[in-house]
Amino acid sequence: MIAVVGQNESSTKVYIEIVKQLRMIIEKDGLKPGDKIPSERELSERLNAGRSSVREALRALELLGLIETRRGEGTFIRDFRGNQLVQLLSTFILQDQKAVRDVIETKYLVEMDCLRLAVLKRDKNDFQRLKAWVNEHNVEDNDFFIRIADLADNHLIYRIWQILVDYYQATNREEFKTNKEDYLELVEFLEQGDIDRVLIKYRRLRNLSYES
Amino acid sequence: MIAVVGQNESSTKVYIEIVKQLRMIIEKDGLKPGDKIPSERELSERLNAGRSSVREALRALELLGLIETRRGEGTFIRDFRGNQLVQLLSTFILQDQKAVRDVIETKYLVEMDCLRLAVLKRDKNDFQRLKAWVNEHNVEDNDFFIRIADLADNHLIYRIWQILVDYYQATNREEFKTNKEDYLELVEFLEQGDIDRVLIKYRRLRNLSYES
DNA sequence: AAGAAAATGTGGTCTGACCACCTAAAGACG
DNA sequence: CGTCTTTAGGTGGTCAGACCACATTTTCTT
Repeated sequence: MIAVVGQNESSTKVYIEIVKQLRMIIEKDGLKPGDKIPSERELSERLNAGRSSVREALRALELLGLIETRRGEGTFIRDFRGNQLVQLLSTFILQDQKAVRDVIETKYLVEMDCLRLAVLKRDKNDFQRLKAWVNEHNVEDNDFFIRIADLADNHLIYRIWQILVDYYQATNREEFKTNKEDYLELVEFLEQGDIDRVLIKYRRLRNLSYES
Repeated sequence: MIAVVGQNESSTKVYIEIVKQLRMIIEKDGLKPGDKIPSERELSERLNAGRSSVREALRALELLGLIETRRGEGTFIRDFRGNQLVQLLSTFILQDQKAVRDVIETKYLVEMDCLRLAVLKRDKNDFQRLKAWVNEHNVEDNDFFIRIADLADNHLIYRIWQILVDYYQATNREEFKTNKEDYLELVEFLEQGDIDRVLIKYRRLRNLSYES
């Protein structure tokens, strides 16, 4: 019983390997969001793999929102957003009440973190611009916090927040009414750098007593 | 030019449909983590789809860590952990220094959030147990904060933290030495419910000046 | 009864074949 | 010449069938 010298690459699944290779191709060719990546058939040849294996890799990346496929056109790189992912994960995860509570709680925590970061990293000018924006627009809660998350200058936590928002909306909660004055006041405190007042105001905005 | 009545199911990709069907099968059969799901060939028949389409769905779920496949045995449900996901995403995301800084910053923020939640939700007894554990073991930083995240009683933020730890370790940073006394002191403040001192102590533990 | 061998079931992978769709080149027509 | 139509080629979407590698179960031998 002679040990067979496996030609398979040390048990690493092909589609995982393809994902890595693909990442290298993207880097080497300097491809950016919106650009087209090689076709499935071409990748299949270049990487010495079956087209089905290439597809498994692409489907996985698609589910993660890293690429986008358009039938008849090709496959394109995409800026990471957890679209399909969240939608599918939510049906797997948001099953009990506890999970829903966790989503809400976490969303609030992250939003408060963003407020803290904004105060730390930004100056009066940034907040005055925000104030002007609030005055000029019909403020939606998400739009407002998108700007807060942006001011936090941390792409990762911004992504996390986006995902939480998606989860949050997947729970189909009733919207609560928003007053422009509340947001203005919040920005006012941000401008003053008074993080304590900011958070107090935030809790009031969310109708939180003391929790979280 | 007569409109063709497509037999394709309203443009929804088959593999996405399979994921949903699979979710229903799991629910209907009451399958739990560790249980085996039907084989690829059986799913292919039951769902009237090609095996390759079934595989695309399974690979996507595998990448998300929702299932685990064992060659020669079958496919099994798994408790959600972002294993492969993180590993792959990290190679896509952790490309520049800014991204790395964001990971670290976010990890710290989440850890502080967990500390806040722990103070809010827990009582002296819980922290005394934690104190005993610290005394009895050679405390690793991650193990300590696993317990903190657990005390925060929020599964979602716990998952987020896990992912952040994975990212963090993917950056290959040098470990910093941990003193048992520091953790004890931290728990002491937790027990007293003094969140301000807790956070100050935490920052010192992480060698943070004021940031975050 | 114990061990060895065969049969069975499962995931892993490749190949080839269609289909539906999009785009661009080639042709037809005014 | 310019515009419209037609055509051809490329691309993703899907399926069917065929192997392989591996693990378990069954059957057969000793």
